[in-house]
Amino acid sequence: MKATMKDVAKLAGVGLGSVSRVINNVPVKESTAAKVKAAIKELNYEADIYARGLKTNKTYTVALILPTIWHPFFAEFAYYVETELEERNYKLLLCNSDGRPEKEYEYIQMVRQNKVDGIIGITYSDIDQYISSSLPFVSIDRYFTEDVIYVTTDNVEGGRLAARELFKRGAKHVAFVGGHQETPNETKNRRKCFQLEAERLGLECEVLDLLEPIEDLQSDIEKFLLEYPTIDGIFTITDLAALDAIHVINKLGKKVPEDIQVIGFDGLKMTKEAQYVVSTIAQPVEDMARTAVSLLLNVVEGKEAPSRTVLPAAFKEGATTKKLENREE
Amino acid sequence: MKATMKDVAKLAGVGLGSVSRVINNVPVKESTAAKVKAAIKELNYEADIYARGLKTNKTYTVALILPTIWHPFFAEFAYYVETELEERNYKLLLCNSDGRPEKEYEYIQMVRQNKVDGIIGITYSDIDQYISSSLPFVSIDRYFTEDVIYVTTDNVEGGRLAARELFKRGAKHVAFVGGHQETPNETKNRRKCFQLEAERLGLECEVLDLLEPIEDLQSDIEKFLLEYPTIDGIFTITDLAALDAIHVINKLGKKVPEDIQVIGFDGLKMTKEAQYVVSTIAQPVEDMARTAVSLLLNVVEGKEAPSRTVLPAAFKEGATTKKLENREE
DNA sequence: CTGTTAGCGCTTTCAA
DNA sequence: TTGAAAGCGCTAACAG
Repeated sequence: MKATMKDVAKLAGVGLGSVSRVINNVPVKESTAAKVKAAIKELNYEADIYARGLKTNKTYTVALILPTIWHPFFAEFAYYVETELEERNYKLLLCNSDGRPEKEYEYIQMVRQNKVDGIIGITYSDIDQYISSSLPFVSIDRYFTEDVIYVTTDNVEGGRLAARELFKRGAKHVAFVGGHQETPNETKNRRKCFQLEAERLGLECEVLDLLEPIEDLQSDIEKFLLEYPTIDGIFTITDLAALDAIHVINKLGKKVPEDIQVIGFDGLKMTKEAQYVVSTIAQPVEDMARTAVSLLLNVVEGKEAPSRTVLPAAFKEGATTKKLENREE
Repeated sequence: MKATMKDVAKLAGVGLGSVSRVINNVPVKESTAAKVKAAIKELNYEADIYARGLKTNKTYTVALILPTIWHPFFAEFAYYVETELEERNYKLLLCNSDGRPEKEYEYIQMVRQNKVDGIIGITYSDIDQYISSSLPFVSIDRYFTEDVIYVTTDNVEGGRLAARELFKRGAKHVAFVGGHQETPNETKNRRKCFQLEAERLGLECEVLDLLEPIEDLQSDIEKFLLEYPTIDGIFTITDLAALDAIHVINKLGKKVPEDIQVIGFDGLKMTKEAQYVVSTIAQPVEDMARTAVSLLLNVVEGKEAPSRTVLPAAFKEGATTKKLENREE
């Protein structure tokens, strides 16, 4: 059967305490350390996490709650969260909430059960009531209350950026296409600030902002584009919505980016090595993930952490906007 | 501080055992059950997983080892694994191995540390030596030894299917495009059986099968297509490779599917709701995930499980093959 | 049916 | 520097 610390102690001819010390890097006489290490190797001993946790109340595990891992944006985020946790010797417990609050709540309970030390969550449902300030929780893209820590992309600047990039590329009549939910979240600024900036730049600006869940975005876009045939630049709330828009544009016999330029939001790539799916206002996903992990582990370790972190968005050129002559960067 | 079972027992005026029984659904007198439940609610009590695990040696957690979650195929697989585990009250610990054997090994150790009950792994590195038959491990797409359980898609039939679908759509000169690794794995059958079937059908068949890692697949494909200008149907080893092929084809001024039809392998969709990225031989990802979980949990629970499970592949039409008149399905 | 009790494997005083 | 011993919070066997 599995070797225990007792077995190791007996084989090494030392006390239980010494074995524990060696394992936890507490200084011991070199000769005893050697004996213990030899015994550990011989018995192929591995410490039982449960017994240890019972004493230490630490799990070195963090839960990540996402709507679904089956989405390139969340997958990228999860990738970087896991990578960063790994570097700090933590493990990642993954939860696809599918938007179900019960499931999110279940994971929140786990920190009380000592199953995880804390939670990083991208959640759009109303779990405010369960998120207390005493719970080690970092929210992404969603503001709860004063004392719940969150990190987000600069959606304000992101929206403006989209308007400016379209303007620089000669668009005259732009549009925002997207959806929104009842719950307040940061993404609403994408529309608002795009619109403001477009108007400031003297562009005509239309808005198609549906309430989610959206039945059939493509046909809504089709009607919209038919209604405003002079639109030559579109900013969509996400890259996936941009794909829908492009599909409709092609169906209507127009070309991207020649007739209509499209800029999405998120910075989607199917894999690390791939190209951007569309021209996009990219979220600094890696930075967001690292920041979220840092903040969370600070809280877990009892340190202070700022409650609001806003990270910059950046335009990334894909194949859905025209090339600029005087390339900057 | 956190309430313990003792606190609950005291408050309810019963013994420790009764509390434990209530929690574990062992029949007790209704009146005691009520008292206990009331106390639990009042104290907001949650059982400590660690203390319980120390006794039971169960974690109800399974590790999933993938090359990277940031890839639509692995993300989809992970999605279904988590969903199935959730239904069985298990949790998922996620590991991006990035192909590093040390990291894979670390997770294998966790089984011995009681951190996880078992492992589902998609791994292409040489960790055979650590995978013993006593380790609850289910391998995907990769054969280790006789007694390591694995589940895979029917790559043999998949390859044939691709040849047949191209043939049905009028292709005369087909090609396989892909890469392979030193380690033996099931995917090699995709090329082999495609080639055999194409020849059987009387199609001319070229092969571009590079050794991974591949520096620049697109330029290799470009050379290849320039060398064989009459190719009118391509089967790629993955959907992602198909995307590369399409890119090259367009660059060469030809059209997909009019001039060259392309069929990939995997059945990639960016999200659950999205369209197939290309016409494809789809792996039954959901079925694979459910099967893998079933097999693993059987082993974890000490039951027997078949060591080889092969699941059927199926052709899924995307936009990169011609529509057939007499649609079957 | 229920209270008491003996550990599970480890960490951490406390003496020595 | 170290061994012995006392729990951590829970489950399960046992006696009532």
